[in-house]
Amino acid sequence: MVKRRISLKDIARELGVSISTVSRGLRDHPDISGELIVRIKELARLRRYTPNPMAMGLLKQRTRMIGVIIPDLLTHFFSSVISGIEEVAKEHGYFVIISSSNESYQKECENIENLMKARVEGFIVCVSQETRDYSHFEQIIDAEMPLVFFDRVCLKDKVPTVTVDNFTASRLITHHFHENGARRIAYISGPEQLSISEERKAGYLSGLRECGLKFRPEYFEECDLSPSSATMATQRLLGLGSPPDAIFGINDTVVFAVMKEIRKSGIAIPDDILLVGFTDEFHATVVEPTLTSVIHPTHEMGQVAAGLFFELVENVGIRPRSVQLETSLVVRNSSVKKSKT
Amino acid sequence: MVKRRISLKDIARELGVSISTVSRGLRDHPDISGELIVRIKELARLRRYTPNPMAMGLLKQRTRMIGVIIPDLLTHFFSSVISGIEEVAKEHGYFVIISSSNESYQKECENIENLMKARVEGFIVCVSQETRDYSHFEQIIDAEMPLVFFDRVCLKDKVPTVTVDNFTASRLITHHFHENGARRIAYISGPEQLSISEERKAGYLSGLRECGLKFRPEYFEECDLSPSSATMATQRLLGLGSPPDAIFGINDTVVFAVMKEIRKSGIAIPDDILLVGFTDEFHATVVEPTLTSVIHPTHEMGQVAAGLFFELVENVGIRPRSVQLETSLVVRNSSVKKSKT
DNA sequence: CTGAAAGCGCTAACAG
DNA sequence: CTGTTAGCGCTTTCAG
Repeated sequence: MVKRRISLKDIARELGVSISTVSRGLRDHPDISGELIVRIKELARLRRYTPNPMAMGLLKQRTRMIGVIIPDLLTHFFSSVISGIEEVAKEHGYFVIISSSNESYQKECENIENLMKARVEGFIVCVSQETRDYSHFEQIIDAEMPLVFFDRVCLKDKVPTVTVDNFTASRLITHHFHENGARRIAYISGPEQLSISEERKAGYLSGLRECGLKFRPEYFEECDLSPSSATMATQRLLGLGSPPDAIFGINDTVVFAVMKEIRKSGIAIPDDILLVGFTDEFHATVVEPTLTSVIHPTHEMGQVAAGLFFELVENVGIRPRSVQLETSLVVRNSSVKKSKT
Repeated sequence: MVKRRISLKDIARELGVSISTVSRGLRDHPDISGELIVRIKELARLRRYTPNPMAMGLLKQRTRMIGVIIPDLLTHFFSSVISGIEEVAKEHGYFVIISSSNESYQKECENIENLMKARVEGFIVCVSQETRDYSHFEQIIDAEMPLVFFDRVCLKDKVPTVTVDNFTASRLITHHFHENGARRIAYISGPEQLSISEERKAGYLSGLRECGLKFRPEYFEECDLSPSSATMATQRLLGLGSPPDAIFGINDTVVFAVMKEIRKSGIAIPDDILLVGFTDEFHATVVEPTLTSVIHPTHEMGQVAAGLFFELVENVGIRPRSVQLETSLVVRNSSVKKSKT
């Protein structure tokens, strides 16, 4: 089907020299005469010679491929992280193979297996929300392949990670709510096994304490990050005898569902209830009212993740280094009462 | 860095047989005794042997990699198409390498070059909006590599394509507007060189004619698919002496910007102006009012694209086959006056 | 029934 | 300065 591409042999034959001469010539080996080098390079360019990565891979046992596993492809957050990863990968001459776990533990395992079969050199992963067992990741470590986690992490003592300061971010949200008059602040979290769930909850608790509010368990909800479960969580909150006057959710997708449900109940945002999201999806500025949200440095997160990956590739046995990035709260209309502005 | 993985040689040595025996045993070659086959397979499983794709690639000149080039990673539309491609690719044991052109002609060329160097077997592409010259695609064809276009296409006589029926879709939108009382129907298109721009414009014109409306050039705008240029187009439309009472845009991203701009002008959707999008991004249901839009069978589009790709892989010299999929208009609140409902 | 050898494209050590 | 050879992992003749 595919035309055989030009190889060293072809060039060597045409020039009447040996394959190794061509190989050396192309890489400016000092043993080759300047004049010959020029002739070799000229013909190589003319024939559009490019080295066969399969052959190189076999020889050097390097594929220059990174396996990236993310929970979904549809979220702006992940796409943006990927663009950061790809940028750095390309600088190093690496390719990125993206697989989505669809938030499924089983698919995550399958993806790892498949990518290992394809001989990726290592992995950059954001853990699926279902994942509670980490043996598939330990397998990667046992095979001495580079592994980096971003955003949602685990096995922190063995694996380099890039995260954001979730604790501070949700502390600040709580304060922001309090400053804007809210006293019954609710948080809709994700599955408890996710690192981001836990960290954001801790920040929420700390924020409440600092504001002199006490934690009320009925204002703490968990969902599985799907719009439908976020909707149900919202219904429970709105159905309380004393419903919350402020809600923030673990991400914008969740909060969009919350918003829809609130609107359905005829409650006004921000007048009756304040709303804040997380990760600042593109459409945060399109909805009405525009959504206050925590901006993640997503592109940078990808760059840093890839950076850590290459530290691992280059330095065998480096000890895991973790990077924490800062977020910032963009205040829009959903969290500030119009009367106040 | 990476542990060398188990090879046929390792198994052969351990079993005290030759490499070729193991190779054959693993593939149930009739020449190998049943008993030996069992022993070989058992050890292979035990040692977690998987064939080295580099070696296979070298030998068979097949990499089982497909290069996919899309205009951006951030749009739900493309992510969803990719999921369809990946599904079919996986069934065939292929991997997908995704590259984004960022709507740039130059990046599109670079991506093709890079992926060719990486020896992908072929390409599935959605053309960037900037692309007017097609020689980089012809290069793929000249190399006898499989190439399939989806959504935005070109070189239709040489390359299999998957598209939607853009003509009918925008005809129906025009009719829908007309039925809902609009008489001054505007269309914000994309760059003229894009196949989808042209087809949707043709449907718009045909729809107008069928509704007994005449085409007014001032109601036809072009933008470069960015929110900012969509905003400018909207400003021009709203600034007309007799502004349109209905607008549809080439995609939802454009229409979100239109919506924002209309809202800023204090004009009411749908009461003063009707609005319809294209491609039904996830957030169409989140905005207020919810956006009427044309649903694309995105996942299916990916599956079909990959299907065509494998037809090309399997049948040398097959003549290009094109598939056109149907869309459907989901009517939501942005295009039906409340008084009417 | 099984093994040896060649070759896919390339580099590197070893000879000239 | 240049060529020969071996080997990365695998399949496939060709010999036994």
